[in-house]
Formats: sequence, C-alpha cells, structure tokens
Amino acid sequence: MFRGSDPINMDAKGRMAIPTRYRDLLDEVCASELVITIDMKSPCLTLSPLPEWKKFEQKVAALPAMDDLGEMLSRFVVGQAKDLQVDGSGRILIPTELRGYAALDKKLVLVGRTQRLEIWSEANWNAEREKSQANYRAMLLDKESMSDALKNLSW
Amino acid sequence: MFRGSDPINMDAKGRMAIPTRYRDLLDEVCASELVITIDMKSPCLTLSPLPEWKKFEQKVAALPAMDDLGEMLSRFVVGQAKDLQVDGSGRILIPTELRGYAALDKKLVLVGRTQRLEIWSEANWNAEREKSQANYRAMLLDKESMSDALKNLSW
DNA sequence: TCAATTGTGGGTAAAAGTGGCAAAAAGTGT
DNA sequence: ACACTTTTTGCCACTTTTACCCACAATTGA
Repeated sequence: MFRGSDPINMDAKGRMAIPTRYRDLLDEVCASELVITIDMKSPCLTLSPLPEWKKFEQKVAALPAMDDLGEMLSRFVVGQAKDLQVDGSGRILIPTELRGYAALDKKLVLVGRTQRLEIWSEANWNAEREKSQANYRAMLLDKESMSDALKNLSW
Repeated sequence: MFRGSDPINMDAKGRMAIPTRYRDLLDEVCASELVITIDMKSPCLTLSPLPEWKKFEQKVAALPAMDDLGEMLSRFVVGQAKDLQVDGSGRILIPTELRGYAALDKKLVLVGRTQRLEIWSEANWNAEREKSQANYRAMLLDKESMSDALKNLSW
C-alpha cells in the first residue's frame, strides 16, 4: 500500500500535504479518515488509515492486564492517538502535542511502511538512517541474534 | 529472467536506458512497472518488477513488530523504495535520494540477478568484485562457515 | 555506404507542493 | 448576550519540479 519516502514541508500552521499518489487510495480505503500517534520505539509519528488502526487497537486491548509493557503501550500509544481528516486540499493538521515527541519543525519526511506511514523530522530521519546502516550490517553477521522468520526470508 | 551485466551511462537528469533485450520482457511481466530501492548489504540499488516486489513487501510486513532487524529492513528498504515507469524511450529515472547511497555518477553497471536487477556505480562494482574474489575462495574452503543449503547445492 | 535501431539530450507543458490570505468558527471578557 | 480577539479551516495563486515528447547523434549491421 504505502512505500517510499517523500520530503514535505510543514507550513506555519502545522499542516502537511499528503503526496498525491496516496490521495485516491486513502479516499477509497478509509474515506480519508486517519489516526496519528507516537511510534513506540522511535522518535517519529505513525499515521494509519482508520480501519488499519482499529485492528491494532483490538490486538493491544486483548493483551493481559498484567502485561506491564503492554499496559504502557496502550497508555501512551493508544492514549495519545488522534483522529484526523484529510482536508479539501489534501493536507492534514499535525496535532501540536505530538510535534514535540518527534521534534518536528519545518522539514519533514513521510515514510511508507506498507500498511502505515511514518512522519519524521528530516534531522531525525537522517540520523536514524546513518545509525542503522552501521548496526544493520553488524547484526547480519551475527546469525545468532537473527529471528528464524528473517533467516528464512528469501530475497 | 535477468542475467549478465551491462555498462550503461546515466545522463545529466539521472536517467538510464534499460538494455533492449529486457524491454519486451518487462512490458509483458509487469507492464514496465518497476520498484527501485537500496540494497541493505551492499552499496548498490535493487530494481524489481512490481509483482516480484510485492511478494517481498508482504513477507516483510508479516514480521513481528518486535523483530528489530526486520523493523529496520522494512523502514529502510521498503521506506526508501520508489515506483518507476519505463519511459517511452526505454529509460528509467533513478531517484535523486537513492543516487547518493550507491554513489552513482555517470558510469553504471546493471547486473542481472535472476528475478531482479542490481544497479552499481562502475567504481563500486569493480571494487566489490576484487574484494569478493579473494574472500570467496577462502570461504569456500572453510566448510564450517557454509550453510547447509549451500553445501547441498548440486551443479 | 546507407539504413535502421538504439542511445542521448533538451525543451515544453502539466501537475504537484507551498505559502499566503481571507472567511468562518470558537473562545473570552465585559 | 454581544462584541472583540484569536485560532482554525478552506481557498487560491505562484513557483518549482517532474514527466513526456521530439529531434538528433551514434552505433551496428546489411
């Protein structure tokens, strides 16, 4: 569904334009209703079509109440989620409260992650990319640390 | 499907011509719709027919969210992928953001890898070839380091 | 040598992104 | 309750980028 990254400018009001190639798709799949929230592991935001988000929310709600990490996940990820509508000009308004978490300023990068999107500040995105590059190659060499699912991924 | 390597010049706008022997094939198999992205293990780009790419994307999307390495793979490989269309003159435009990763300048080498293609800068390709040549022979002698699948490869 | 096919370059038109402006809505204070 | 202020949202126009198309150059084969 979503793939690739697009550099986008956030305007002074905190709005960002959705790339045109996604607009019709979003309209079909979720009537342009989206949910935005923080990413649990990285300094970026997550943007999902409403139906896709609901699936995730259900899964989290089904976790045992004594799962402390799960509780935390629910509290901060679900707890800070916000519904959004794409406006008539194909833009969304990024909530003020979430901008800080991902250190968003003018220059953003929108990253396609198949069933959802990620919103990064340009600075964080570049930093993360360079950091991971080095890590990744090291981790590939250490076959012990690799999940079976990944080991068997043919490509 | 794809096999062999071709030296190709990238023009000033970042376009490269697809070798003629692939053109009809690509038209049949994917209506000349391709996906280009980075290769995480080597300083080169990967070019695949859209249907082939989708299979990969699905596999990656199905990995558990807590699989850190898989997450990295998705974020940077899927996240930097881009859809391409072969133009009327049989060329593709290599996205600016990806040129840096593979250090592409004028002289490129297109390498056939059966179900996909690799795009290298001439410099990186030659360097990699020479480096690997030596390593490869040594590793073949060390049966310990070899995967079972490779040990059982019949030829 | 000429013709045909492939490779290369550039110019133009259309579309997408960006920023500003104005109108409407919401909130606040008197 | 009304008016004024402040924020939000929708609209429009400008600028930049991208993609498409056409023409020319080069190479290959007859």
